[in-house]
Formats: sequence, C-alpha cells, structure tokens
Amino acid sequence: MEGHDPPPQNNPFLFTPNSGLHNPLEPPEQGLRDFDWGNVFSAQNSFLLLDGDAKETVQCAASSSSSFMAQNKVVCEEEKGNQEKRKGGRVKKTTRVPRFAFQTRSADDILDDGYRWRKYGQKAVKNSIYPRSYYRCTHHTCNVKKQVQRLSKDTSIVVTTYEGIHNHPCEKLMETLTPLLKQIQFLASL
DNA sequence: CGGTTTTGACCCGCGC
DNA sequence: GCGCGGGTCAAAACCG
Repeated sequence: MEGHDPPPQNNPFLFTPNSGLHNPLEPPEQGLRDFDWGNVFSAQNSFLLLDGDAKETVQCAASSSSSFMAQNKVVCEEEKGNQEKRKGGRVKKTTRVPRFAFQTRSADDILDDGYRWRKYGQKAVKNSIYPRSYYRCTHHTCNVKKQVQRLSKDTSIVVTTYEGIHNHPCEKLMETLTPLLKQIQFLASL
C-alpha cells in the first residue's frame, strides 16, 4: 500500500508548491508576519504557524531545521464561508473560518501536532486511491477540524488541511512546559 | 467502561 | 429536478 522508499530521517517533511489548493505559493522569504504564536503547533519533527487572519499564504518555520525553514511552506486556502452548524452537521454560510493546508512527506498519515483529535468520518476521494479522513479536536470548547489525505500521485506525501483556530493551549506543549515554568517560578522566588 | 474508530446513511450544494 | 461529490452524523464495534 505504501510507496517504496520511506522518508529520509534527516528531512522527513517536504513541502511542495501548490497542491491544488487555491493560492499558489507566494515568493519565499517574505518573512514571518504577525503570527499568533499561541497557534504554533509543535510536532515531532515539524512546526507550523497559523496566520491569525489566514488570508494570505504564510511560511512555515521549524526551529530544528533551517533548511526546513527555507523550503517548506504552509498554504492558506481562502477562508471558508460557512460553519453555522445545524442538525445533521450541515453548515450555513455565515462566519468565516481560517483554513489552510500543508503537505508533509511522511509514512504516517497522522502527524503528532500536539493536539488530540477524534476521527469522525472517512470518505473515498475521487481520482485517488486513498480515502480522506476527517478529524475534530477533542477539546470540549474547541471545534477545530482537520482533513488528512494522502496524494495518489505521490504516495509518500500527506496533505493535512486545518480548519479553525484552537482556543485552548496544546496539551502536549503544556505538558512539556509546565515543569519548566514551575522551575522558573521556583527559582524566581528565591 | 469510557473514549475512539469504523462505516453506512444522510444532508447539502452545485452543475447540468 | 436529478445525480454526484463532499462533509457529517451516529450506532456499533473496537480497544486500552
């Protein structure tokens, strides 16, 4: 089922321009603008940023890899004009939800972005041998969604589309940070 | 036993 | 109006 060669260990993530999303990538090196750092996702090998308004293409950065920073990108789609929920999960065009997608070269469909997700659906995708999976953030007050789909063209690439912005801290990040913060508080109290 | 995944049914928007 | 594709629901199955 999987492609042949597994992702190289040193650079497991490869972002490619324009995966068929709405916005082709803008010229690189435009710099990171006023990102909401509360929305930085930390995955095992990658970091991605959410533009607060999600109106433009933004760049992606990874603290652990400068080449990653230079090459890899996040593609913001147009905002999706919808999302007033009704019975049966249908949506009505009202509010605007930030939506963006990015590609990763990974054998794993599920990226560990630090948040907890519950799968709520899966659909066969036209012209693709791989299904698309639908996930929702498990946090009670948070209705961020994501779609995960493997490219049939290049089976080593996974496209993840995020919709919405988390309104709570990342659990894993907090797990990591909490002991450090406590330590800092303790030292500061001396 | 509670949370998650699976999966068929259902709903909606859109193009024809 | 109809059919199709995409997105979601929800009951059952699964799992730790």
